[in-house]
This record gives sequence, structure tokens and C-alpha cells, in this order.
Amino acid sequence: MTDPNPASLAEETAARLRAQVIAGHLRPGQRLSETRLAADLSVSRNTLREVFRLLTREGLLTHAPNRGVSVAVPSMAGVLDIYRVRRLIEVPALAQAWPRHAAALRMAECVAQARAAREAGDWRGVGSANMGFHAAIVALTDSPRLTAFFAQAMAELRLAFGLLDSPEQLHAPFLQENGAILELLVAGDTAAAAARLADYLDRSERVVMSAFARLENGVTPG
Amino acid sequence: MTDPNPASLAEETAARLRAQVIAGHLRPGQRLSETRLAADLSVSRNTLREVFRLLTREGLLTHAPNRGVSVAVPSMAGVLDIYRVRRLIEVPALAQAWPRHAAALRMAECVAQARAAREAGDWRGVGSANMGFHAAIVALTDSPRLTAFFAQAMAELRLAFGLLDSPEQLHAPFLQENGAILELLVAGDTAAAAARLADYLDRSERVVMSAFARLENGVTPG
DNA sequence: GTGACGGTTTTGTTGAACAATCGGGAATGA
DNA sequence: TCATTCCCGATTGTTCAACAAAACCGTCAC
Repeated sequence: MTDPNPASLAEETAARLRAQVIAGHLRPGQRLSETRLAADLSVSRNTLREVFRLLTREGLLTHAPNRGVSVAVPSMAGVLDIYRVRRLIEVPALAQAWPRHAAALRMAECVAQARAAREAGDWRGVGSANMGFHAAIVALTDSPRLTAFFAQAMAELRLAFGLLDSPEQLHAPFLQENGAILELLVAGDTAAAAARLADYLDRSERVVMSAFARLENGVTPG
Repeated sequence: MTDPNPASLAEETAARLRAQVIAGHLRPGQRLSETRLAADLSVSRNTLREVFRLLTREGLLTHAPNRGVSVAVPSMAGVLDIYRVRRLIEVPALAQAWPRHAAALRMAECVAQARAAREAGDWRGVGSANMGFHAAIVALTDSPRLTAFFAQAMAELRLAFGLLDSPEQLHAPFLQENGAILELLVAGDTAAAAARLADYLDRSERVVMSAFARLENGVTPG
């Protein structure tokens, strides 16, 4: 499972930094000094700047001219936007899916993986598996542009999850939902699967938004 | 109308190179030597590499490890994918639009602009106005992510148009269609507007694909 | 004709350097 | 005490020069 691609140092570093950001190791809003971070990551400043360009374009970092880059701060508006994108892409993808598509197998794998992770108490693993499940839904379309765009949006969403108290537990209530959606799909009832997914997204959005609102009230008390 | 933002040299250079690529001044598949292009654009090699990262992520350039970057070569599969994305985004955007949205004004402006350009025989202007019209449709959603993603896809599509003989004339037959869609929207009949747009996209896709197929047959004779 | 080989070119990466800009604190004045 | 101005240090934006590594290309032996 190790990446067989001996990617360039820049991309490799981008992957490392991306992981740090998503894992919450770097707090949103935190400014990233070029010289210091370059030293930490053991790359040159020029290479790090290329990495910054990549991650900025992905939406994980923000870049203010002459003021450097900082970790993007998720906003409620942003989360709302991402859920709209999810609805727009995921629901039609499932509705017009071919039940025996290769991506359906990946969906099944992710469901199993999520259950195993929950048994082990590995909430982070649950979150990853859930993300993979929805990425597989989009992969049903065989559209490289949609899958890339969706992956980017999900990375941003994950950044927002990092702000919440017990982020991965947000996924837990929806675990069985994934299994039900998958069953409807393999049974060929794509319409029902899509409807159930739409409902899933509505409820998930509501949970996340309320947690987010609670957080903002607590963090900015006036 | 000049850009009030004194953007960084990298972004400014990116805009210039992007314009060159879209204008067809650089042919698809052509390799871009870092040293030579850096000299041509009067920027350093490092800055040019940052520009490459940007445009590669936009889909206008492709990057092969240790083999440099080259102008992306549009494929029929790519065009097909882009039209699928267009249908998925544009039609719902129009269907659930608020007829008095600010973007509707921009749509009207683009229609007028396109007509004026056609009168003047400025086919490139017609193409730009048409692109603006559809960008405005997506702007109806108020979703920054969708608009950014859509703009990127349209830039790729424009790159494909650059391959065709009289690219901008492909837009001409659809000029009145834009006006009709706009009228339906301002009249509040968003459902009819969306239906008409869907039909527009189907026909436009067919025209472009056939022109593209003709081209590929002629270019690769064996 | 095919395959190995070596030189040339290009990319990937680093380090140092400098101008431009930003942020903060000191000095000044009311 | 408070506000304004000015200056200095730190950081970013950009360039240049250098070198290792990889790919390209022509040559040569077989």
C-alpha cells in the first residue's frame, strides 16, 4: 500500500504537510513561516513555496500577499457550500449508477473497513473509511474532473471536522446508513439509494452545522 | 476595468501564459522549456515553476516527472467529461435560480456583448461573451467552489476549441438561444429555462464532438 | 538492425542574496 | 494619557548561480 510512485520532493512534502493540516496538528489561522517550516520539513524555501501553491489551490491554506500563508479557517458558509456541492454531485452520481461498477466494490470495502475501525475504537479510521465511501460514490460517474473536485471539497470538510471536539464520532451515527445505501445500490434500486443518500446528507449537514455553531459561540464569547 | 489588484509577478505571469495557451499561440503537446520560457517571459526560472504549478492544477498544462511540462492536449474523452460537468452544474443552477439575482444582470450584459461582437465580426469576442454568459449561470448559485470549478472546466474547453478550424463560429448558432434562456429566466419560468439550457448543451456538445472527430481523422491519417 | 555506451541537455533542488513590504515599538507632540 | 509619525527588524517576493539526477540523442560495436 506504500505509494509506488517516487513522486517529486515537492509533492511528497505537499502530502506530508497536507496530512499535518488535516490531522489538526496545525491549527486553522496559524501563520506558516517559510523559513521555519522549510527547516522543519527539511526542504528548501523554494520547494516549500511550490508546496504552498499546491495546497493553497486545494483550499487547505490561504495566501495573503506580502503576508504569507496560513492554515485556512473553515467557516459555516464554507461548510454550507461544501454540502451543497456534495448534494449536487453525489446524489445524481448514485442515481444514474451502474450497480456492478468497480467503484461499488470499493464502496463495500469502505463499509467493511469502517465497521472494523469502529469495533477497534479507531474513530479516525472510521472517518477515513467514510470519506472513502463517498469518494467511491462519485467515482461511479467515471468522471476524473468530478472525482478530483470532490476530493478537494472533502479535504476542506475534513479540515472543518478537525475543529470539532470529537470529530470522527460525527460519522458514527451514519455508519449503518452507508450499508443501507450500498444494499439498495447493488439491488439495482438506484432511485431509492439516491433518495436515502440525500436524506443522509441533509442530516449530516445539520449535525455538523449545529456542532460548528456551538463551537463558534464558545470560542468567540465577545 | 484594469485589474486593480497589483497581483504578484507569479500570478501576473500565470495570467499571461494562460492567455497565450488559450489563444492557441502555444500548440497542445508542445513542450515548454523552463529556461527558454523564463527568458521569453522575463521572469526567473523559480517563478516560472510556480506558474507551472498553478496552470497544471488548472488543467491547461501537464507535468511529467523529470520530463517537464507541456501544453495539455484536449481529448474527446476530456470534452465529453467537461460537457457532463456542464450539464450537472449549469442545469440545476438555472432551475433553482432567483430571477432577480445579480448574476442575471451579468447574463443580460453578456448577451448584448455577444450580439455586438457578432455585428462587428469579432468571433473571439462572441466566444468570450458566451463563456461569460454560462459563467454567470453558475454564479446564480452563489457557490464560490462551483464557480471556480466551472471556470476551470471552461478554460479547458476553450483550449479544445483552439484546435478547431473556426472555433468561435461554433458559438454563433447558439447566440439567440442564450437570449431565449435569459427571457425565460427573467419571466420566472426557471423550469423551461433549464430545459432549454439542457437542450442547448446537448446540441452544442454534438457540434463540438463532430468537429473534433473530423479533426482527429484528418490529423492522424495513419 | 539491435543494443550498449557516453556526452549533452533539461529538470529537480538547494543556498544565498537583495528589494519591497509589513508589523511593532520608540520617539514626538498635544 | 493618548494619538501620530517615523524608523527598524522580520518576513515575503524574486532573482541568480550552482549541482545532482534523470532523460534525450547520437555513436559505436556486434
